[in-house]
Amino acid sequence: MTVRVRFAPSPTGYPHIGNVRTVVFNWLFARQQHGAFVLRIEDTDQERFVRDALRVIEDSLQWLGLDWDEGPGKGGNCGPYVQSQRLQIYQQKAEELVSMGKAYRCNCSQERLDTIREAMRAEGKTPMYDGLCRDKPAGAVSKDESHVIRLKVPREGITTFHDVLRGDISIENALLDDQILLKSDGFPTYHLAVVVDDHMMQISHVMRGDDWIPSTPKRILIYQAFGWTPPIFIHVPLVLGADGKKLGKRHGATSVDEFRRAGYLPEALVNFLALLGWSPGEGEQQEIFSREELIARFDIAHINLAPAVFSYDKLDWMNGQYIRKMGEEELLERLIPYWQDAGLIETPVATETLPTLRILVPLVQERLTTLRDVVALTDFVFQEVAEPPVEALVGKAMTVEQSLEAILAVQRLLGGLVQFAPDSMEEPMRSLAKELGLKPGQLFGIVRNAVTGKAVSPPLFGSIQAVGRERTLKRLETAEHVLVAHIEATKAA
RNA sequence: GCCCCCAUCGUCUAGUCUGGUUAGGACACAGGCCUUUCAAGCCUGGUACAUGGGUUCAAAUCCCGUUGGGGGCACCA
Repeated sequence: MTVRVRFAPSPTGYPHIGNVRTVVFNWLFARQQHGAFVLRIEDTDQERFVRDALRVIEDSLQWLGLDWDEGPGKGGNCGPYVQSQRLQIYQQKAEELVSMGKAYRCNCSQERLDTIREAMRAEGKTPMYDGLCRDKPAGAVSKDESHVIRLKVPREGITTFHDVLRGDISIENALLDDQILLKSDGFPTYHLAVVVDDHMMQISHVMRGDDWIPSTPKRILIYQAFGWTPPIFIHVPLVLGADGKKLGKRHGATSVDEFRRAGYLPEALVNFLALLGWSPGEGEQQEIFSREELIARFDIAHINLAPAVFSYDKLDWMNGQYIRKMGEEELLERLIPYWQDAGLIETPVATETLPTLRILVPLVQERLTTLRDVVALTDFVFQEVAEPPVEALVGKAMTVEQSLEAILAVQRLLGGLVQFAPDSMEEPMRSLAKELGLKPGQLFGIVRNAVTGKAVSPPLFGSIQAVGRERTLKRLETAEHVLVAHIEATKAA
């Protein structure tokens, strides 16, 4: 069998990480089976349509490297792949069901529906349509008046479908509503459109969140009404937020685009998502998998059934792992947009800025959790730093006078260096510390505060080199003034 | 309320199908080493089979109940 799977988002919002995890599963499966991964846009809800959602969906998939074989921008033999361009198909199919007696027209008003639902809820029953129009003679509701088309769900019996992971799942038909297939605006509902499209697009496997399980029997009935064979169903567990609820808009940064902006690498995100609800099993202890390894090893049988809580801790760790094993040139390329977005460097990058960036990359590589972390880590190189408070310039167990002496000595040392590079700084600085009767850490600490404006920074000598001789000396001078001012103020008091 | 699904460390999970393990790994956490800060890296440690009944020589594993969690019940997808 040719494997054909699809991702069928609705352009009512941006793709969030829970859905994307399921997309990853589909994509891996398609690639492994040399099948097709189809992107289909389910824009049948006119009211909730979000203008740029389609673009963001495409961008997000592209950024993640989850390429589609058929769909918007790609074409294919089963198009169009946007449901709003397939309205005649759905209308025709709905009419077919009406003429076969499997569906009927209903002109009940919204108010009536609300009323009966409320009444049923009050009785403690599942709210559903009472079937008023179902029992009317054919033609009682005119084709020309405003109406919907509903499926005539059998009143008795049980509908069963097979799920690859859970086996057979059954529900009593009496519990199923006479679902609407075609809305009064001529658009299909999800249930009709998805069945028609999955069938016409020859989708072989439907892999999606298990929140769809309860509505699957409805769709089975539609397949049966048409006399079609349903696809193979694989319901995968949902991704939950830290609060244990289905991941959604209320969980903060959950859209793919936000992960990109936050500085996560697409390859790390894909790796992480693949392992959220799936594992290679068989005692495998590897955690970092290349895209090729994931494609080769993914298997449906090892998908876990319990929902998974999305936690940033492991993603952060994994992102760091990817950053650390990256080549320096590549990391540089990837970091540049973050420096630019923060306004620390020019766009495009000036030629004279590059050497500074090249100094910084190896210094930050093992200190980054996300790419964006580079901003806070290196901002002192690109912008002026605030005048440090005197406490920051006086090391532990040191006097202010000692600090001043040290700062002055460092000024002389760095000012006189022939090569302004870490290798030329380290030994003299260590000797200097010894001469001053200080531990290296004491000396380096106050110099760090003076030059970077931070108590915590990338390695000191590389940082000094990146700041440059002139600005380093200027910052040391500022530190000198702070110390002198403090000494004089103390004397005066 | 009704229906459906699920249940191993705090989190992601291996092990469950085909009963016999000191219940393994990763993240996080704690301690240590390294060290110019912070990281990274290395070492060590604690923490889990929801619960009650079966079946069996033997149950995380098979069966039933309970509890807990999640999801679904639209002219939304």
